[in-house]
Amino acid sequence: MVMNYEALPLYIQIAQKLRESIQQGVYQVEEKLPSEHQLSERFGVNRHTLRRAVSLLKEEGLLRTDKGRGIFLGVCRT
Amino acid sequence: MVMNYEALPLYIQIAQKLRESIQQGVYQVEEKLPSEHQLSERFGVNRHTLRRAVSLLKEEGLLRTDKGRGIFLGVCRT
Amino acid sequence: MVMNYEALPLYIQIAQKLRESIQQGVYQVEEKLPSEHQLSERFGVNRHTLRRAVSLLKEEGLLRTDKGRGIFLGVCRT
Amino acid sequence: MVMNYEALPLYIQIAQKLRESIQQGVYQVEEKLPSEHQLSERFGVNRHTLRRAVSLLKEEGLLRTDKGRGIFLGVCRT
DNA sequence: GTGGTCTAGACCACG
DNA sequence: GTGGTCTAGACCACG
Repeated sequence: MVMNYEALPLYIQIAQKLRESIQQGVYQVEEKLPSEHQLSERFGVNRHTLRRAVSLLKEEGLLRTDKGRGIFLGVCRT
Repeated sequence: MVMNYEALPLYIQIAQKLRESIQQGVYQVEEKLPSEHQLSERFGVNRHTLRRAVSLLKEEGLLRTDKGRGIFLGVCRT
Repeated sequence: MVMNYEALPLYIQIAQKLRESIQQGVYQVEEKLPSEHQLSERFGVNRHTLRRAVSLLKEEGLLRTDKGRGIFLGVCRT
Repeated sequence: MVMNYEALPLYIQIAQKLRESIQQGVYQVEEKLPSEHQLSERFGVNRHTLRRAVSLLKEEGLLRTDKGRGIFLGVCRT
């Protein structure tokens, strides 16, 4: 299916990039990802945008956030 | 009035649980409560979060802390 | 009465400095103070320590914090 | 000079051992030493004893403690 | 070995 | 980008 990724909302593009990184095994299960602050800088977006992207992946069960600790790769990643 | 207690900060939820224990007479007047360390483990939170809860009950006069000794049930509990 | 101010906790010393600034009219009523971040840098302490100092002045009614906005000089300052 | 180290107070013995480690270059300048807790376990003594030993080395200018951070090798070590 | 203070740095919720 | 909460773990001061 052909998609014009450029036209999609920024946070969905970021979510997709994160999703791909995860699927490519960039992060290990239960591994702590870089902080919101670092990820937002890395993608060159506002922290809010980054948080919306992370939020999507949390709903998908790919990620998990632990308050005061960080963002983690979810346990179940079928 | 409907309230979403789940959404309240952890330290307020814990303060409420401690308050109820006290009102139910779990601890005797002038009795030493478990230590901050033990209570924080019991509630599954960080010691600092537990301390914020205790701090609230100190303001209410329910609890009293003695440096180097422990947490005690306040003297006057009408 | 002689007191060893140096021995007082940092957050109490800082609260006193802020209190004096306010009483000297450094800030106007309803004026926004520098952010927690800026104040903590100015006093050379961690943000949490600065927050404890501000917390004391809030209890005294000198300051007021607006979530997401900042720290403000309290309305009534007779 | 002959000394009966065994007869010296424990904290002085510990201080001497730490002093020797430092002089042997075990720690780098400005390096963070293991925590009070770890050092006391390592020497098999109470934390109070360890603290008295560290205190001696602080007076000598060999060590410096930063509250909330740890024990550090002092800057000037002639 | 307890409570007290301080640092450090994370995510959260509100604009 | 602010203040709010939470975690983590250090040293301090009192017994």
